[in-house]
Amino acid sequence: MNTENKIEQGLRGFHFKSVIDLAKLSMEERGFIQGKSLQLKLKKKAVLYWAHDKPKGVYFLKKGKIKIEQISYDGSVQVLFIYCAGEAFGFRPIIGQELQPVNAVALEDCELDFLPAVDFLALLKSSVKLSNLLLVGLSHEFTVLINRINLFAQRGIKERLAFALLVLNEKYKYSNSLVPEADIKINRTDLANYVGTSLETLVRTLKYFNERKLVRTKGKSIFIINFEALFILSGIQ
Amino acid sequence: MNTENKIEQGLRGFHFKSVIDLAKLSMEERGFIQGKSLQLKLKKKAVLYWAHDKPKGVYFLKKGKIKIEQISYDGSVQVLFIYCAGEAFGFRPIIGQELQPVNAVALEDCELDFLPAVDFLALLKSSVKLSNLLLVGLSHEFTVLINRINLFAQRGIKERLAFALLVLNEKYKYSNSLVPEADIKINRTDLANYVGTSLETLVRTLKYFNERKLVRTKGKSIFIINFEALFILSGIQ
DNA sequence: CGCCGTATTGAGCGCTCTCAACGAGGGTGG
DNA sequence: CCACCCTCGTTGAGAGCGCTCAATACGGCG
Repeated sequence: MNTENKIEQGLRGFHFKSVIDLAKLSMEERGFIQGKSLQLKLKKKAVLYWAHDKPKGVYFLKKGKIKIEQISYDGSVQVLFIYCAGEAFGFRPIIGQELQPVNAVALEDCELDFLPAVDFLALLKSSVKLSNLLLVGLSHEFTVLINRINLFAQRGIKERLAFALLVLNEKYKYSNSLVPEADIKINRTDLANYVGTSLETLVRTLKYFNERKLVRTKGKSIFIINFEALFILSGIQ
Repeated sequence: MNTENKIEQGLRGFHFKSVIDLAKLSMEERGFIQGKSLQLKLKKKAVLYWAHDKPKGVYFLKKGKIKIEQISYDGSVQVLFIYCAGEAFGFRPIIGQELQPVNAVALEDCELDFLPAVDFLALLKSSVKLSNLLLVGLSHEFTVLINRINLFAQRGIKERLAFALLVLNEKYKYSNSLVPEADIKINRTDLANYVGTSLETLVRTLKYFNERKLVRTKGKSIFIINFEALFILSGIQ
């Protein structure tokens, strides 16, 4: 097995693509979603929804990137996920009948389809296929989140950043080119909040990686040079 | 609203009882489970299953406590959950078609019902009610796990221990008596691994709580004295 | 009574945080 | 086009939290 596959394999338990994969639904179901959806456009930095909002519906991201973050009473911010084109989100609190636990903010200019909650629930009720898709997906996500708790509870900054970069590389891959080295274009504060550290410590750790030729930085962009070394460093095996 | 309710309310987004609540299933479904189940007994410290095992079935815990833990390549241990009587577990990797991501170990002598995977899947296929129960439950758990990631990523040991004790109090409550102050009987190493810290730091933090009359310790047992102070300290609001 | 596993205490170090200053780069208005 | 400003990124210094290693105390059991 080559390095690229080995890493993809290793990451499997540690991140997930959206649970609702449109490609796995029937033509009819896709048509229903299309018909009931509204088109939305968001400017960079625009807020799609806030924590404690009542969930309004499901969002299918067609273009751009959305960060999902949680802000504590003391102002500290944790970036939990970054969704990219092709992913759907916002449905879990609808199913669980709770309020949004997180904020959703556009990292770039975005285009999305919005399916109102009532239509989503109608679809879910009528489609055993969707229901099963969700069940399987959520079960897998459970594993991923457990692994992530472990990561945060047990690992230092270097390991967490190495891991974060590998996941972000998957997220940013192929959005512009076909090479495995994605152009990870993210500002330092968001990255720090994703890794769960301070801005300064993030910058220093990134510099450390840079000096050791694990990554290369250019402006906001980060390119991974040595995947295998990062993978080993992340210690997720 | 009194303090006890306020705390229970506040904890809602941060822990969960088992997703499969037998009380919510029909008589027929419960009968099916009864009929297909095997009775198991486990001695304290016995291992029910290991990470990387193929999941064999679903476990309904009738008596005792089970810890769910993950061990890293370097030997560090993270205790993720503690299940107590009335809870069911082990079904997620069956649904998600993956290997067990964790170990399950008896904290005390245990009695459980074991429903083989094939029977569980048959039941799931036939019961829309169970399927919905799982969907709602897993969606809620998603929120809980997100909140927990935040806790580990952003909070110090004092806050995490305060939180852990409140959750464990819920878990150990009413197992022997009717007072809200549960007898949290857990060894220091397991508690340290649950909080995500070293044994020594855990002991010191516990001593700090003790000196400030937040908790009272007696042998292995921990009793919470000042719920509200712990709740505020945990900073989960 | 002695032994073994568990709990507690002590000392010292290293990682990560905070506070503070400085630099770079992009956008705006003159 | 340039000067300025504002935001973001980088670097430095020092403090504190939490870890490791090591020694000591405790408690149940043979």
